[in-house]
Amino acid sequence: MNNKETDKGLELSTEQKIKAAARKVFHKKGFAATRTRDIAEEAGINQALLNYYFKSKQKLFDIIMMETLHEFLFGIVAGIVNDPETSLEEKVTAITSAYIDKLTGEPQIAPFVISELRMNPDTSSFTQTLKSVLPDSLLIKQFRQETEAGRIQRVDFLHFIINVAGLIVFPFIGAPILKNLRGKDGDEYTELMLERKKLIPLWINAMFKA
Amino acid sequence: MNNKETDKGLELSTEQKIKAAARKVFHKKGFAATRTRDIAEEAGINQALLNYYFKSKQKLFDIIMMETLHEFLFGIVAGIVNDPETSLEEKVTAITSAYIDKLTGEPQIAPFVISELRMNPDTSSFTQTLKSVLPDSLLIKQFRQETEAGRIQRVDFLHFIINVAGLIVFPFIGAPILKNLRGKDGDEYTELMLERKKLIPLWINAMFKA
DNA sequence: AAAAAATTTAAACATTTGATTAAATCGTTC
DNA sequence: GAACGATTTAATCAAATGTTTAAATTTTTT
Repeated sequence: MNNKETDKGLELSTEQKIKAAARKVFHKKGFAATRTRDIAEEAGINQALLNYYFKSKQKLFDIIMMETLHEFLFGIVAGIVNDPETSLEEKVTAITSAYIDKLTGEPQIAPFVISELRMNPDTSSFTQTLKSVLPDSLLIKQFRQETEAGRIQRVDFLHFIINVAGLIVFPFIGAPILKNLRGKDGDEYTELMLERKKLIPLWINAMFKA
Repeated sequence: MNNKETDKGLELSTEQKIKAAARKVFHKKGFAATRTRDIAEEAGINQALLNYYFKSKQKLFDIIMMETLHEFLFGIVAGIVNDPETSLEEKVTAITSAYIDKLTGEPQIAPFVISELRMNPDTSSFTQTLKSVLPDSLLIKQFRQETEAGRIQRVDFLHFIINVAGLIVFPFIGAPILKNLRGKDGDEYTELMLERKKLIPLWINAMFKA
């Protein structure tokens, strides 16, 4: 029987175990530094099963990459940027909160995406899709409205995106360096990240206020 | 004769050619994805010469990594953060300008540092040294003064560092994604980066103003 | 110019690593 | 419960890759 995700038990299917292990190892070490044996060991399965279920390391990676990009780039923003109930400011708050929670829970995800997208800067259908989502979003319409109304500075929208994303994501990307400037235990750093959920929207507000 | 860098001619020594090639390839692809053959080809030399001059791929990488970190983390900030002639605001302007010029000229350097430091988050003597430089700097003293004087917000200094660094570095790290949101040619993006040399100090000012 | 040292080259080596194969085991169906 | 298909395993393969070796070449020294 091919149970896949239909199994009601606690046990994951072999395919799921491999994907979970692959995700973990790929996220931690990236494609090039990951050995299929690492994944097999992490999943507690025979090496050959990786190829049996996913054909090749590359194909498995492509799946993990696709899913990761999807949840990272769309899973969060999609539900927020077109919400007709919220203001621009509230959207920033929502995005900030959602991303910081996500990145606090999975700190490797941002460095992973950055590192691997750098190796493959091809228009990987995703950044393409992103291009088709953001420019037509309610978020940018509201940004333009606020600009026209003279309530925020007249700057390129891309600066706005870069600054919001940068303030949210950068501390997780630069953590190996930044953490050392403080007490080495991660708890205090995490505390700082949570504090940023409140601060970033205020900062963005102050930055772009006309 | 061992001419090394003493040679007056235009020709680089074999050792220099290898280091230059290694820097280029390592910066572009990272340690794991780089093959010693790539470096040899880039340098136009026999593969064996790499081991002849540098013993191993790892040793060569360590040298490149050390030099890169040094010029990236210290080469720029060291001369600025303790300048008694400049105000806090002027220091931010100087750091912003210097880093954006640096990263515009060598866009791979930030992703490289991020990616490789993530693989080796060990306290690599450098982040340690950074820890001994920043906390005692004039920059932080001035930050505290401004805080005491009530001219800037009372927030953790690490937020200040993260925000300045993030606004400067993030657009280069996220370029593969962010570039696609705009006309795909790099010129327009570079233009935006140069524009940030003026904007970031203003933004930082607005963010932390009490 | 001969000898010695340093450099460079082509070839090969040893290991790692992604992938395959053929047999064994397990589960399902008739 | 026999037959069949799906899954798993151990062993192996072939290619890639970091490194070494020994000879050839060039440069320096005497």
